[in-house]
Amino acid sequence: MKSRFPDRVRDIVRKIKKGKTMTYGQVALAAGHPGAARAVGLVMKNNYDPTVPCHRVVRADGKIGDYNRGGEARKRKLLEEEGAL
DNA sequence: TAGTTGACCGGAA
DNA sequence: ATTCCGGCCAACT
Repeated sequence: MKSRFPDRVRDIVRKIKKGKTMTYGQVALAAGHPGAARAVGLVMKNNYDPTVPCHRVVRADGKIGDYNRGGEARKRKLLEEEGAL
């Protein structure tokens, strides 16, 4: 099984339940690459797949983090709607 | 191959 | 609490 980093990250993020949030570091760890939080962010940025709720991935500081569409405002709103906030 | 960049993280000032 | 700095990893040029 030779899943590449971006593919695994997307799969993990897709598994995040509604109302749940994971930090980039947690996702990187789950992907088998501890410390690759930045790489996860790059993947999210390049990944526009709607099946991947990238808005459920937040920063470790508890901040919202960035987003490809609408920025933090959009991301925060989505989390509120799902009940993660 | 090497250098730069980026939706980050953690610790220090 | 906020701001600054270095470190980590993968992708792009």
